[in-house]
This record gives sequence, C-alpha cells and structure tokens, in this order.
Amino acid sequence: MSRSPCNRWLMKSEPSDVSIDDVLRMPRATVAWHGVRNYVARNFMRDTMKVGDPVLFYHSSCPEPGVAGLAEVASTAYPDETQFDAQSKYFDAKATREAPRWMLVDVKVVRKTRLVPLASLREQKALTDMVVLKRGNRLSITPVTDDEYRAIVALAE
DNA sequence: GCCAACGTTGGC
DNA sequence: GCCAACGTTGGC
Repeated sequence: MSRSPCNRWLMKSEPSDVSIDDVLRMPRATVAWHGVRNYVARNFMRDTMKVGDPVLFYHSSCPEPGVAGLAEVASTAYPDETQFDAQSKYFDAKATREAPRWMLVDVKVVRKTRLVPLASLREQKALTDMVVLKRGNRLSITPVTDDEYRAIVALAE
C-alpha cells in the first residue's frame, strides 16, 4: 500500500467534556487537545502529526458514538498544561516543566458533518481493517488511511 | 451498571 | 524482567 503524502487521524473526544459544537464556539474553532494520558497517543501527537493533517472528530462515551465532523492538526506538539495543574483531573505529579511528560497539539474544526454512527462504520466493507474498529481498541488517537478517510467523508455528506 | 480488553503499577 | 492486581476505556 502506498504511503499517503500526509497522515490522517481519528481523534476521540467525549462530547460531555468537549463536543464538536463546543470547539466551533472557541476562537478560531480551535482546541488544545488536553488530557491524553496514553503514551502511544502522545507519541502520535509529538512525533508524527504535522500541521494540516486531516482529522476525523469522533464523539465517544455518549448516546450516539461516531464521527461528528472534520478537523485538522493546527499546531506542532507542546506541553499539556493540565499535567502541571494540581486541581486538574489530568494532573501528573511526576511531570515537571523541565521534563514534561504529556504533549498535545491544537485541533481546528473544519466543519461539522452529519453524524456517522459507529454502527455505520462497522457496516462498511472498506473500513473492516480500520484501527479504531479493531476489537479491544482503546486508543483515543488512531491513524486513518487515505481510503478509509475518503470512505468516511462520503458517508458524512 | 456490566464487562471485555488493555495499560500501568509495583512487589519480587 | 515477570506478572498479578488494579484502573481505565468505551460500547452496550
């Protein structure tokens, strides 16, 4: 399989925490992707993401889980401030400003789409190998192939 | 609320 | 380094 010129991603957010509508109300429709506390997901943000990479904005842990819209990576990685905040649920006592442990990127919503429910994703032949649909997958940030991305955009329109 | 699956922690 | 116990994710 050929390598696409830029990587594409699916990023999960709990709408009770930050929904796509919440982000659309923020300045520049952009949100700092706080709270990732998994090393694989962190490494994707820190090492692999590039500004402009397309992102599928996914709502999880909610009545209607699924892809809620299209977004893009809007910054390079920088330290997640919440790791230093003792009042935050994302506080990490082992992180210091000299040696931050958790990094994030800014994510800019491009547009909200019709919701593509998880059940619809699972019905698609083109998406059977999609990382986020694999049994037991819990990663909040997963890579998406060019073909998978196109198939989901088609469903969202 | 249940539970499968996975990641992290910490004793040894 | 092993691995059991524990905590978390996330759909249902």
